[in-house]
Amino acid sequence: MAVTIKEVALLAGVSTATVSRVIHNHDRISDSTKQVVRDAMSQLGYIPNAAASSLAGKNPKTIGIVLPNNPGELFKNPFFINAMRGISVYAQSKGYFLLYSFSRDEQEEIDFIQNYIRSGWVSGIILLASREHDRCVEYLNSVSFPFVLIGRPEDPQHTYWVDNDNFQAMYQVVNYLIDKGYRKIGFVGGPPTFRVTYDRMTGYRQAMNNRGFFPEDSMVFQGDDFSEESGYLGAERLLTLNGLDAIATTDDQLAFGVLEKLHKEHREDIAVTGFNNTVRGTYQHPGLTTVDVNADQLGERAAQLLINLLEQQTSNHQIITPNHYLVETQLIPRDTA
Amino acid sequence: MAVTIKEVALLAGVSTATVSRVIHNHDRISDSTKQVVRDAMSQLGYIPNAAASSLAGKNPKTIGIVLPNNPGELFKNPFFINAMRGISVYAQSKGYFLLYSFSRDEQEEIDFIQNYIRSGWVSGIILLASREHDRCVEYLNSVSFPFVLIGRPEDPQHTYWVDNDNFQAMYQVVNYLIDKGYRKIGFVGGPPTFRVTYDRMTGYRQAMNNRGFFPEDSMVFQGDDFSEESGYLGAERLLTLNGLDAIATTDDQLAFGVLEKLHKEHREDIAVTGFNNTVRGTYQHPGLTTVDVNADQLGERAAQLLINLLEQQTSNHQIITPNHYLVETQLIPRDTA
DNA sequence: CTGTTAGCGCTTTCAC
DNA sequence: GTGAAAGCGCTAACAG
Repeated sequence: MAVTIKEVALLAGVSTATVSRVIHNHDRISDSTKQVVRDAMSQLGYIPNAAASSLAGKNPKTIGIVLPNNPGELFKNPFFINAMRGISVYAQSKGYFLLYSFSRDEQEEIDFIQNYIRSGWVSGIILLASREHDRCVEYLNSVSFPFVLIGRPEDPQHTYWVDNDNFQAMYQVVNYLIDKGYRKIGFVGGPPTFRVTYDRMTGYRQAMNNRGFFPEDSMVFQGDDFSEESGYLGAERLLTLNGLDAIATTDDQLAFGVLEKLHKEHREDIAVTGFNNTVRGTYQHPGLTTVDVNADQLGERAAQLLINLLEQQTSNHQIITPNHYLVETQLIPRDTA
Repeated sequence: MAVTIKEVALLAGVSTATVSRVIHNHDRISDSTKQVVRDAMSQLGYIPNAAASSLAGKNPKTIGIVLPNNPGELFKNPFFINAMRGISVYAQSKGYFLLYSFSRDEQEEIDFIQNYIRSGWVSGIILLASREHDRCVEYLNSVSFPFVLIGRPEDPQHTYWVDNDNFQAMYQVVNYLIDKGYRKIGFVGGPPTFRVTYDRMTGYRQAMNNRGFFPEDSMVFQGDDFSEESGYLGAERLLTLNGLDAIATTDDQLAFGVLEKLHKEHREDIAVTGFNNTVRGTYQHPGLTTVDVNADQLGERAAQLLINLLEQQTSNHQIITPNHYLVETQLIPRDTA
């Protein structure tokens, strides 16, 4: 079958232990044997058996990725595939394998995580999408297994995570709207249990305040989910207000719902902004002004953070890595604002 | 750490060998011990260590997925994420793990496949996207490693594969157009090196012939790729023909290119159809008449085929499984036809 | 700096 | 039907 460490050792005229040491760049190895072993490895096309090295207590060099399974969302929002691609870019460059699974609900997410860990297959985990009181985070912490969250955690000090600067992103959107001459800007967000909703709402409020506007609570709507229906409801609510001239939403789907209601009421004069730069927003008319969250950057950074963390554990060089990255967003101006 | 087979054996009062036999439904095990062992397993929440079982020569219960990395395509076409989801649905239900990687080109695809196999990580491989003379297929055959192709192979007899019935799908499209009263229907396809192009073209020709139309070669255009640019070029070419009233394409991207050219020439009267039911086609105006290829069904079937194959290898029951599945497509009528 | 050896958790002959 | 024991390929003390 496949070529083993033994054959490499034989060809190089050393012991298997030495070969293993060369593979892992052990300190005390003479340059000459290093060279001999490397030659032997490439000559035989040796690839270490992941199962064996994992069994023997090594980093299996595999990352588990847990995805939510909202079929509609998955289909409409390129976020997930882009994040996965981003993860793969970094992980592959470091020789890591990637495991994924779609889960239907939180319980299944936890089941998968348990399987990942107990099976001994993965060295670390990347979680996509975070809610408050995330039981996955809780579980991973309780077994102190290395993981990185894409999204902002409850406890940002003691968790590894990457996210957009959602406060800043929405802050920019609102300033953009104000610069364009809009004044009475409403807010339509997703469920308040999501951290991202909170951050973007805070960005909204701060930006408004800084420019001298002080929106009452009636100008802020938070839906039960991120759906078009919620957006529609939000617009319905906000339209009861006088003089409204713009609506900033936290998600393209919400924005589409808002636009639908505005269309129905012939209030296309009201500006609308979304978030996530979904495909529909690109191609519908009018094009939706939105924010690109740079999903592949998020993925790449998440992988980087996790792999740094893992390699740090094994090596003794205590390089202090940051525990999070904030990824830039990009405002995409189109027709709706 | 995690609970091992030893602890289960201890609790059940049997040897580890017996536990192993129970796990794998070995024949000669008394029902009573089977029960005792099962109880012990669930009581301890035992999950077998995949690395160890794989090392000891068992099916690692892991499937490797090789994806092409055409960022634009990935972003615009929900095919890949849906196929991945489909694969996950079946694989997860059978307790299989899923490994994925994005590759930049054919060489990298082969590298990943080699890594997958040599590392001992995967029991089988699913390949997305197939071209003629696919070196991956060639390689996998040469080492006789189990794999399933999503797409039609060169040698359909001796390969495991799933695909749409592309002949039938395009046959339907053309009949639909003819039923709608269109007569002079042109064809714009992708590169002839792709099997899918060939099948759809054949479906087109057959349908035309059966209804008494015999398109000359000038009515058939095959681009260098599946891009909008190629579609644009194709339309340019076909528009030189007299009396053209419809263009059937093999891909939504091509169709968008065609539409662009038609728009420019004010020939919106010409009907256009696409393939793949991309998001843009849904939301643009006019909505694109297209064909949904049921990507998640394709993924699910591919996983089913591969897992059947793998389990068959280990068990002695020679269940004869089919070597391919044909997945239904669905015509989605919209404004452009 | 390098070799020897034990053992990771599981499967699998080979006995009984 | 079930247990004992060897070994999958690799790593990590422990020697030297």
